Amino acid sequence: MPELPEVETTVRGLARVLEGRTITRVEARRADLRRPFPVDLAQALTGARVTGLTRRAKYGLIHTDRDRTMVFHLGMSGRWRIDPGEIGKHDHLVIDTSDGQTLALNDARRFGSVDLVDTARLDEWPAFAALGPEPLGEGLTANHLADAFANRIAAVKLLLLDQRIVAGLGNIYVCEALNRAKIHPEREGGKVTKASLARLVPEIRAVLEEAILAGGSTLRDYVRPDGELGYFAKDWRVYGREGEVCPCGGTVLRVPQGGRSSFFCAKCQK
DNA sequence: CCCTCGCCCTGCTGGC
DNA sequence: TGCCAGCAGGGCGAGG
Repeated sequence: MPELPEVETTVRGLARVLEGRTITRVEARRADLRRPFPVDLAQALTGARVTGLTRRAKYGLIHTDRDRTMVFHLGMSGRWRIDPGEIGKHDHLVIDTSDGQTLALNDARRFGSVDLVDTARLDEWPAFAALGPEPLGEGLTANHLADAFANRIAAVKLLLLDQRIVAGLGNIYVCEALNRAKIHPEREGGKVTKASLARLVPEIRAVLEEAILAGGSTLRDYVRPDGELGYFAKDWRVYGREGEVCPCGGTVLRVPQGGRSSFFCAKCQK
């Protein structure tokens, strides 16, 4: 499913076909995804010129010369299809551009979202207001995590999924980063040593950067905007590998945490 | 504030 | 072959 590297890859792919172009047509083929589409979505975007694309946490931002920014979240199964040919039943939003291209936001499980946010107040948008630092930015440090984890009894795994602590980490890359840093996912946040946090921060960055370089991971339904599959999934060391061998020689285990699966190695993750 | 849990949604998988 | 329960899980709201 799309996590930060997949959103980053998507944003880069969309930038190639959207930047500098004018949106000539917007068709919402249903009224909502997880939330209603803005009622004036088509009106607000038709005729707008795309000035650039960026990413914040797991959100993609399409900036235009209008006063609102289109913000999308891919949820669990969202993907943009470029020049899809035939429009399918899960292509919920279709955009045509001035140079004759068509983009379709496809989202079978409809956990995604599309919003229009006042560009001058992007940071105040509710979904953005409380976000923690970007994991690939300067704000993520061992000190930041130590402060955020202090006196917390919740498992380190769950704290890393809290977007207010770090913005953009999801289940896959938290599992991978904890394995690389040799930290047990069930360890109490407040009891993770400073030395462990100092190992963790560069491993978070490394696994995300490697996944971006690989073009994004794939489970079964992630496709890059240009239709190519991401190739990082084969490089997962623990995620989805219950019963297989960890690089240290131990066995990968699966435990439920917060209603979802954590994968880890009890031999090297303490 | 902290923590847990359930809901949203559909497609795929495994068991019978 | 078909049916159905279980699973995938980010974000968000409710409740303890």
